[in-house]
Amino acid sequence: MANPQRYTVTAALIYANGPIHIGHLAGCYLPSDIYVRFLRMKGEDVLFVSGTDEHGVPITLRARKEGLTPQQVVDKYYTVIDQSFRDFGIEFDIYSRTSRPAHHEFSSQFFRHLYDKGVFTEQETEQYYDPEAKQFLADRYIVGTCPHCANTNAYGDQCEKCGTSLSPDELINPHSTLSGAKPEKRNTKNWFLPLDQLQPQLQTYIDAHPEWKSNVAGQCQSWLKDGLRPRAMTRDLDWGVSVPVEGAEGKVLYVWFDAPIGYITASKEWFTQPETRNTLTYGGKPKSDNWEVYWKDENTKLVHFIGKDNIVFHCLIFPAMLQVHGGYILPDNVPANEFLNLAGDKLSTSRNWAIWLHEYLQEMPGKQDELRYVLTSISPENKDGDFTWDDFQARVNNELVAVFSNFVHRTMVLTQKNYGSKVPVADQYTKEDLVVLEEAAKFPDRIGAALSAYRFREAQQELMNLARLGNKYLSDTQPWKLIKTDDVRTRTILNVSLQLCANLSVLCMPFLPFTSKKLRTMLNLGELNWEQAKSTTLLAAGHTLTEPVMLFAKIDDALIKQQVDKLAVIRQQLDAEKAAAELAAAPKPMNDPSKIEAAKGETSFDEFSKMDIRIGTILEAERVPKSDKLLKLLVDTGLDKRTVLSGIAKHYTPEQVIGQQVTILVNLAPRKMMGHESQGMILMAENTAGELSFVVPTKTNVDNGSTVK
RNA sequence: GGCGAGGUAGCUCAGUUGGUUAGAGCGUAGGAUUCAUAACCCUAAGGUCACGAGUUCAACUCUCGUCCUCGCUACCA
Repeated sequence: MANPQRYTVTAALIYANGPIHIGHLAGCYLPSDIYVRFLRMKGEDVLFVSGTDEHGVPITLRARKEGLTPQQVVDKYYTVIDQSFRDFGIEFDIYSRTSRPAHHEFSSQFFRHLYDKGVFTEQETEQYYDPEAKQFLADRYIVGTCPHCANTNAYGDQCEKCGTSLSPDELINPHSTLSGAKPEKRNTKNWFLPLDQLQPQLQTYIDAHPEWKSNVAGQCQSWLKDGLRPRAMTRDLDWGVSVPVEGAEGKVLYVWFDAPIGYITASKEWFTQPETRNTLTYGGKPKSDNWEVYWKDENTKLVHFIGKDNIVFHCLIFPAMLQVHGGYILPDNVPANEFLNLAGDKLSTSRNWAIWLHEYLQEMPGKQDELRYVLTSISPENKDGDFTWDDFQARVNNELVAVFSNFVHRTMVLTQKNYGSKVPVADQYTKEDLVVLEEAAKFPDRIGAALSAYRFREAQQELMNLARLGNKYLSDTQPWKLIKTDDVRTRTILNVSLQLCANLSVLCMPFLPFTSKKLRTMLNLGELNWEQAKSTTLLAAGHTLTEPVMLFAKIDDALIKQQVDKLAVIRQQLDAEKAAAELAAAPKPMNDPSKIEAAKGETSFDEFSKMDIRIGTILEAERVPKSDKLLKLLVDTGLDKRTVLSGIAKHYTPEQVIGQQVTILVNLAPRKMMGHESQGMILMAENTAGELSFVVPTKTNVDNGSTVK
């Protein structure tokens, strides 16, 4: 959007089932905060909202685990997360939460509006049900033994030990976490958003935004190309927003339906009870007095900051909801970041592989801007990034301390020593001075252009370049020498240097808000706006400066070693757990007579005779790449040698089956799997524990091609 | 398997519509300097632009194929 009248900026609603770590900060909250601070300093009308997403299954699971109610869980983490944001200077206008009554009311209304318009389709599906607890079970509520690694605590959607994604059907000995009962399938009705029907208008919307980041646009096009499918917007669960429809008792809104509406609710909330979170920022509160202009006026630019895992919800599903509701503007941009790794491995809340913000602050008190700086400089804008403590130390010491802090300090100290901390007069600019001042005046636009284009890393680099310009200027002009021979000239040089410090104090505000404040205090400067940073005379001659302090301190090796060691301990634990899991995969589950499959209905001899079953021998076998269940076999059937794919890779290695005699159905219609054609089917016996075994003749003279009748 | 995003200097990353010697910061080496926490300033070394073909007078850039990383999504008769 070319010239928006105002901005609505959202930062992803964070899920309230744990504290917040550096990945969250780097991926979403830091870039959005920088963006918003910049806009506010430009004098733009901005509303910046975020909050916690407090519904959904994982919250209820966490509550059970900790012996709390879901509400107690989200209360706990809301407070922790909120404090972390305040501590790191993430300045939302409002930081709300989806468990508030106002949100329940509004998201409920939103749903009802769509319902009344006849948007939803009703569908009955089979879902797992706990007959003892008398409620439907989300996949996560079903645990059992993982068929892959024998972990007895695998969830119905995923085994956390080996990482395989599962469906409840695959679990061995599945049972409900609520009662321990065996889940059964029951029919239930839910309301679906017909994304398939909405696809054309979504396609138009996405196509209208070629300027989106390639990872975002690509992901959207990928979904569209696949063809969107109707998606259930309600769930059988008791934690969430009740579905406001008759016959929907015991159902709540799908968490991804109500969460994005949370942005709107939060916005509304600001206008009914404005909250003053702005303890540091200058410039800034939303200017309009009605929440609706931030969501319904087409001159409002709506921007969602999120991580890449949320792309589909913010670029397709939420826009679809807004479109069908009518009256709302759509996101103008969704600058989703990739992920940040920690020392080469994916951050993980559940595995404790993370740097938690509250812990960081305890161990590195007062070093918020250091972390902000480092995370922005490795911001995963285009590809996954990596955080290491060595890199953290290097960037702080060699850039923040050596370049930024040092330039300010040497300028301040020279002024203090020689001119009693009063800004000296600039008598007459030389060509050299003018070149520097002219160059410096370009920075606000240069940095601003990068920020407007969501290139935060580049913007911050430019900020450092201004400090570099200052350092070079000092080295070139050498005022510490000149003071002995040319006082007038020296005064001018220090005046110019101090002006650069003043400009820095303004331009560093979005990135380093705490430092900006310190620097302004040192310079005895009030709150200035972005355009003023183009000035070369922010500090008047004679203006009194305060005592110089170092803006940043070097981080010594001992402090870094502590952190590195701490991670090493966690990594050791994780490795040990992984090894134990692999070991646990060895023991075989026992057969369970109570789980023998029920008898099938009667068939006829004719029906059976259609099956051409033969004895064959496996000649070659290999794993099918990227499939964990399939082996690709070459089988001699006596009639021919053919390729057969068989889902036995979890039970046999390729080496084990070469030369193995098998029973094979040879007249089965060929079928393509994972890109290979399978011409037949190997018959296997399966016990109640899900173990497979070949079915073979007991005599040795039954050769390939022998029939089975 | 399908789809999407990546793979550029030891590290973190730029590289616009194909056009001379592929850039920045950090790290490394050398020099200069001493106001500043040995910081700053100057200079240099360092890259078969993942790999292989092709189009072109010319390819990091376009096309096709292969390999690797990450993500989404499936199959598992």
